[in-house]
Amino acid sequence: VSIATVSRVLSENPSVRAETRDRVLAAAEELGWRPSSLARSLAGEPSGVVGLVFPELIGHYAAQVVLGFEERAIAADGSVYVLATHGRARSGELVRDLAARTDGLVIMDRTVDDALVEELSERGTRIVLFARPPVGPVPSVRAENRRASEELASHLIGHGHRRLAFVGDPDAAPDLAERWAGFRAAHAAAGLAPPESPQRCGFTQDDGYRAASQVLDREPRPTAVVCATDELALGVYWLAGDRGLQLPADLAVTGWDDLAASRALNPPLTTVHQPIKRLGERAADLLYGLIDGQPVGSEVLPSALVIRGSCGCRPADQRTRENA
Amino acid sequence: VSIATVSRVLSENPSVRAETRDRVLAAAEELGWRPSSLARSLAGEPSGVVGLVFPELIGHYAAQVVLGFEERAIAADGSVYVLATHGRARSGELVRDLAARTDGLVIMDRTVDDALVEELSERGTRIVLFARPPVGPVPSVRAENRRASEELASHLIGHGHRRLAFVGDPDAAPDLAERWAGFRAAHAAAGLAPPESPQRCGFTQDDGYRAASQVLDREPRPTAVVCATDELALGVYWLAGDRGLQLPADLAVTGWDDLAASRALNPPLTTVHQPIKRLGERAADLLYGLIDGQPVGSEVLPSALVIRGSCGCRPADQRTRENA
DNA sequence: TTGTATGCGTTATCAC
DNA sequence: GTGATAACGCATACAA
Repeated sequence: VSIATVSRVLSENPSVRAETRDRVLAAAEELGWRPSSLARSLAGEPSGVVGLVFPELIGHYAAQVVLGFEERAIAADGSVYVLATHGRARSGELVRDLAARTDGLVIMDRTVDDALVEELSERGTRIVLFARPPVGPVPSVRAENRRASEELASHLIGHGHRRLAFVGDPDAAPDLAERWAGFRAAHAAAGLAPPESPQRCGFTQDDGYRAASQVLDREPRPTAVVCATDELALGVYWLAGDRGLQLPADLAVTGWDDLAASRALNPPLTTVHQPIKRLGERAADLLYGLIDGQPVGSEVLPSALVIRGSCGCRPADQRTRENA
Repeated sequence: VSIATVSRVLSENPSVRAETRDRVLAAAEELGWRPSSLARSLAGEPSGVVGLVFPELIGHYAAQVVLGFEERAIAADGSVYVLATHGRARSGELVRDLAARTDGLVIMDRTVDDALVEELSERGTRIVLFARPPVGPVPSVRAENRRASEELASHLIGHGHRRLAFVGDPDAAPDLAERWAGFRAAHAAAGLAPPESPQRCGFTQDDGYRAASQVLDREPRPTAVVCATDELALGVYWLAGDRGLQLPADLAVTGWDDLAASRALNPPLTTVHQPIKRLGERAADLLYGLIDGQPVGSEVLPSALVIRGSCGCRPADQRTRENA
């Protein structure tokens, strides 16, 4: 056999005689030989792998983002490695490693700080930021949050509510910070004083349950609870059930994300729909664009209010399946 | 400065003078130099990264497995790359690549066929199989399925049901195949003829809705529906609501997984609890054990029936939160 | 069309 | 203690 002709065979270099190529392929088959993607990467070749950096992999949101992204990855015949940082102190190192092992990265909200984003970008890592503003020349994909949040809170104020509570931690993610900002802006626009602080909590139903419990112990008691996610709103529904509160008469509730389960609740949950899967798709489009050397810009996808019964409205669709 | 002394500095080799070490470290800091994990791996060093191969990343099950695994990974100061194959034809190549870029793999159910498992294993890849029987010397972690499924179906038969339907595709995963086998075994034990075939479908609520619709059109109509997962059972609840059927009087329903939402349903869902997160933890323990060169064996973790109202029972906990 | 030589960034085995 | 040097497995420019 030969030596570096093998490389040509694998890169489908046309300047190899068919007979030689077949001989190499046959030998490879016989010896069970496989090219080392590691060595390939070391030699500077692209690997066809991209990385997704998430805070964690729990819930509908992360799942849909990954799904949308992978749909495009499959079309691009590429592989996707998903890394969850779980807020580890060492996560910077892990992300650096992932960058070294892939052709590009999608970085979700605050998993990586601006300094590291810039450093990686300057070292040549293709990066698309997600659910977070752009950093210098590094583009981002995110949903519109602030205006939809302001509309939502204004809608509740329009129902006559004067004491609204916000459940969720604005410091947990840029998206939540913008929802909190929109919530406050609605108060300002109506000449109302917003609550001094949000009811900070995590992301699970249980967190929502506990946060609601604290919110309802405030004096004077809020008449409406704006939740940062549908998941949290589900916890509020539970607590309301335990305390014998009628929704929305005794308490209005809103969410964010428009989970499939949310319209089946009683009353159906008023929420904000964001195109989660499409956000993942667009992130993929941008990242693969960057890898192909195309210029790409940041994107902000629209969100839309979904008014149902839990805010006090009684729309026609309340008791029927919307997508039957 | 020097040349390969740098390597000693990074591997914390004691045979370096403190002064030299500091000089190297200072220079590295100044130049923003970082060791290449790629080259390290090429030289045969472990990377501290392990890979998880899933069919997809949707739903509570995958999320909990990943969570349990990563808890251990964090303790081991390691990184986890999650790859979803989505049933791609090329997924074998993707898994090979992942194996080359990591210290070990967890392979979920049918994402990788036996032949490739054996090939990778023989080439030195540390592998732990998940929700699937062992392959030769390659160990696996899974939950008990068959017996719990037989118990569940027997319980329904004990309620007087004679026409049970099974919703879910036994060919989709080994776990489901065992649940179907247990379902049939219960019929055999009771001297009943099981349905000839399961009502095959996917994994979403909508799949459950459609499957239930087909099941209820059978003649004679089944009086109980055994769902392969809680998610599918939720779809059955929806359809029952649409058709005005009372649960469990008109139709008994059971699930599998014990989702948080399942006990809040009306009636609360009878299901089977499997220790999903712990399965993930054990997979991590086994894989890190293999990497450390320890001998490890396969594990089968117990599952437990959770009898609630949807099978026809009226246990005391029916209308209260179990974990309040 | 094919073989030769060099580089990619480490680790490890020798010398010094 | 520290500096050369040979792998590790590939790509690639250049020579034949």
